[in-house]
Amino acid sequence: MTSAMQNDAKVDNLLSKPPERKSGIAIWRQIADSLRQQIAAGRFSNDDRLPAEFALAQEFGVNRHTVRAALQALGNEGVLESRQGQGTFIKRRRRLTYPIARRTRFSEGLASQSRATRALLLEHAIEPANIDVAGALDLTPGAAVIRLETLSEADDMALSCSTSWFSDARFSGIQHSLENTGSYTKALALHGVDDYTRTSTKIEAQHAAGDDLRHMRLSPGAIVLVTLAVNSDSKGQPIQYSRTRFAADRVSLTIENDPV
Amino acid sequence: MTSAMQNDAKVDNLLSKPPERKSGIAIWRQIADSLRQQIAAGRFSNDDRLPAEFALAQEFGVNRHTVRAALQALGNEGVLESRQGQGTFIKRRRRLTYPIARRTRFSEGLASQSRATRALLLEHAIEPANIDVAGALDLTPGAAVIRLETLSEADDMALSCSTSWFSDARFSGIQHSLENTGSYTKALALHGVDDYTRTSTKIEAQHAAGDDLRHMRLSPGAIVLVTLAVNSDSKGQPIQYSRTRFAADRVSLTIENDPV
DNA sequence: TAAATTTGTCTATTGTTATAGACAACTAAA
DNA sequence: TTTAGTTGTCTATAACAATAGACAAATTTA
Repeated sequence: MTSAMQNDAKVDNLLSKPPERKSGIAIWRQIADSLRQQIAAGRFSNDDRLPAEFALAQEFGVNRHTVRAALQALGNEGVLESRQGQGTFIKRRRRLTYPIARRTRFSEGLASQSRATRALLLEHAIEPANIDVAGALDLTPGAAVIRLETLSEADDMALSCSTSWFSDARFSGIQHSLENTGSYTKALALHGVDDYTRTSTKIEAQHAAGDDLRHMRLSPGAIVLVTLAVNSDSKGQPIQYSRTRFAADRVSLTIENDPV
Repeated sequence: MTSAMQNDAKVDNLLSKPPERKSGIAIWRQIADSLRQQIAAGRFSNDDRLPAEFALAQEFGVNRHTVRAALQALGNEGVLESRQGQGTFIKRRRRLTYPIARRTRFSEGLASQSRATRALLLEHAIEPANIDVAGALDLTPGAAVIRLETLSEADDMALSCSTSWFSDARFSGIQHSLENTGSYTKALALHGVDDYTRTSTKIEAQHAAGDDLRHMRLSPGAIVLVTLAVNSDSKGQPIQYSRTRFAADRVSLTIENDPV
């Protein structure tokens, strides 16, 4: 199932709308957001070349320079590439789908859509569990937990930043296992967890902030899908609590249920 | 499970960060976004009063007038209310959780969290199915489908705008059933569907656009969680395809799986 | 009542964003 | 080679956003 609404009568959410002024969002950014979304939704799919800057300016009802600012922002994100004398071309169109299911595995879920996925360890620390982490992991607040900050990539495209918590008592040193294997599943296997299941997922969306902007090369105002997830071992004991921020213009989440 | 990270060492994503300039997003809007999120995450939970404008200005490192612009925007959204001589107060803090499961029902899922939920019919039309709709509903492209535009509310707070498609051959006149009952489940029951299940859900996030801004009283730049969902009857036949835009600062989506 | 605190409104100034026009630099096609 | 079409760069101006200061209006506290 792909994103609907294309070539439909009710396309307000996809087609170029006149940008709003005095909205607190610069027009060039509104245009960048609109183009990014249209590209992900499959517009300009005949060839990879965008209309000329002047044509886009007319379409959005703005000056050519304003469109240029939008194209420059999308160029910095790695979505577009402008070539003098030739035009502006789409560099990255695809939006990966990340399946959420009882058996959710980062690499496996994306394996069919990309060549190489990996989790890069950015930072790790041992800290006392706050009330939320303790609740999710079934520990007492204040118990020592390992916090891992990771950046996940598929085919050299940054997809998500994740914060994970593990009980230090049970998974001491797991940061080394993750660093060596680049995979949570393999790291957990090294600590005696042969199988685990996703028992709970909460999904929110917000603006990207802080280090995430830098790590995923997002521009301010970009959106992240936030999942708050609990993984449990085969006995039902929660082993991992994570807060993952997915770049919303590169990933969509899917949930499949068997009928009846 | 509530949103984690509060009072944690790694709170970059929630605490007030110095707003970025030249980002194409006005500082007052960055502050409004930050405050909206902090309110939803439970800051200012001791009482419902925000720090004074001057104190907020110092916290964000900006002028008082800039903070005022942010507060005014949040006032228009119905999140805050300022009273001269007294202060600025939180009007709406809560974020509802919308469970996605095999049996997903709009009203039932929210019933325990709100007093009254209803779906308002905004618009309806009979149109030929485009390729996406036809694929989802297992019809041939061009077959007549009924498109319904609805606005869903809980306790007089707009939660989501939804576009739904039904086969006209099977569900002719369903718009009247929905209008009379205010519930998809009841409307479907009137057309012979005793039970149905959610077979597929895709989740994306994007900026609110078009009529959604007006219907849900969102400001430009606000985020919507988009679900593309297929519901099927007890025989596995798809009966409803929908594209729902949830106001991301009012709703989070949850998925529960039984362990093992 | 008086003082302190808070939001509301006004004026003025500066920095950023958007528009406008002109022309250079580069590419591809006639 | 010439022409048309494209992006890149420059200058200048107008509209909007942010800062700064002052004071009014309303409320609460001493």
